[in-house]
Amino acid sequence: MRMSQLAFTPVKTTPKDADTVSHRLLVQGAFVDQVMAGVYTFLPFGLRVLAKIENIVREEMDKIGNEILMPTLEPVENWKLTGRFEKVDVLMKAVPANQAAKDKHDAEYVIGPTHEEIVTPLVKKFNFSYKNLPRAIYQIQTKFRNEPRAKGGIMRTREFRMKDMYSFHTDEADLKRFYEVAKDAYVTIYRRLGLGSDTYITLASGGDFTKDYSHEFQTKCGSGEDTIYLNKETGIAYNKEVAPADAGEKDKYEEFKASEVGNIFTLGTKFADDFDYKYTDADGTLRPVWMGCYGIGTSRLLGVIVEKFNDERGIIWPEAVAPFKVSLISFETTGEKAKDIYESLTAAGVEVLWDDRDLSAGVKFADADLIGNPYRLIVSEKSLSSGGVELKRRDEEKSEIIPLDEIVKRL
RNA sequence: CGGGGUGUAGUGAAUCGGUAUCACGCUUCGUUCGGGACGAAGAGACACCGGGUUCAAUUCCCGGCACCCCGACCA
Repeated sequence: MRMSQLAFTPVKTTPKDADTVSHRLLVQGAFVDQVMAGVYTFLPFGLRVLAKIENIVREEMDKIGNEILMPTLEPVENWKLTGRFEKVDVLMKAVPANQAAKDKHDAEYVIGPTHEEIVTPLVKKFNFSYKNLPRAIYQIQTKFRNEPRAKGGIMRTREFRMKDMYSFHTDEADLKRFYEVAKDAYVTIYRRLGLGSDTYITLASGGDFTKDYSHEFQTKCGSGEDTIYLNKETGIAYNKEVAPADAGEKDKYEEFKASEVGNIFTLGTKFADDFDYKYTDADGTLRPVWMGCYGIGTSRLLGVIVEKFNDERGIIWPEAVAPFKVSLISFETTGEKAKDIYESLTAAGVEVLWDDRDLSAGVKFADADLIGNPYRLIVSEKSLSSGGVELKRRDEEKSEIIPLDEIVKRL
């Protein structure tokens, strides 16, 4: 991609209201734009990163389930059936202008915050027997929850991207088995995103559907909303909401702030019961299906990754999710040479952001650092007279000159 | 939803009872060209909305709305 052709490029001024590093860098770097409290537009750079995050999630989920896409608009009746229409206070309810609501609490649609109310009737319609079970279904989609207080830039929003998977099982034992499979898949995802060493599987409240704990994936992060207690002896992490209150034991725990990047629950037979969804067992009897659900906030992950990987000059993207692999910088006299490099790298499948703008070197360096692609390639009179192009990693200070014919090989 | 704060050009700020200043950004011309270059000339603001006080309100007062922060909340 050529920067001279881009609609959105980094800005120099820092946003007034950015209190987290990720918010500031994502706005300055032209990754996102705030529309209103808790609602953002993803600009080209941000969209590329989001797509990469979601593709990693997708690749791992495809190993254990099937991707579908459910609607954003959900029927009110289903939510009334599960009792969540009145109960979930962050629910967004849509009242079309051409269909006046009967009273102010009524609505024509629920704007989906989660999809048990869709996926359960879906699976019931396909009438799985014990032979079809277990099954897992997931989607990656925009979700809506009217958080009373959006904050932290992209970290807590009212409209956000999320992967939600739902699993269906013949009995509790099989649900527990699959739950561990999903947990392993999550571990792989966070490792691939570069968050592996700082992400903890954390015991948390199971919510309304189970007495069991749920498991959160919490990434250690100073601007995180959750407080985690890590038992230094057992290695087990607890969310503050379920943490042992024993003050005498306090020195056994390391306390830190973290941001929730995933949450997996067992749902029991709650939704199967509500929708009267039973499968036929081998002996012909009808039994309720056991369900689990598994969420990952993909847009929040974008913010968490920036919180973790940055320096005073900008973002340092892990290569797996960087908007581009290489920032290519050229100057007035080296444009033609850079064009050749850009084309050969692109032909070799390397993603290149070529800064071919008519701007001073300082601006280009600053923008490249801010955007945070893993490699920076400079083509200048100086580099050419030294024998080639200057290659530098974003996370290292030293650079090296490499010959033109080695560029593709090195990247 | 409680408490607090802030609304002035695209962005960030200054001003102040007499219709608004600066920086960045943007446009044009020229000079520059390896760490946010320089000169010159321009364009761009109903001072969030509504009401009140006043000869006069961007400024003071009241109400609303929006955004931000602290707390509560987070299936």
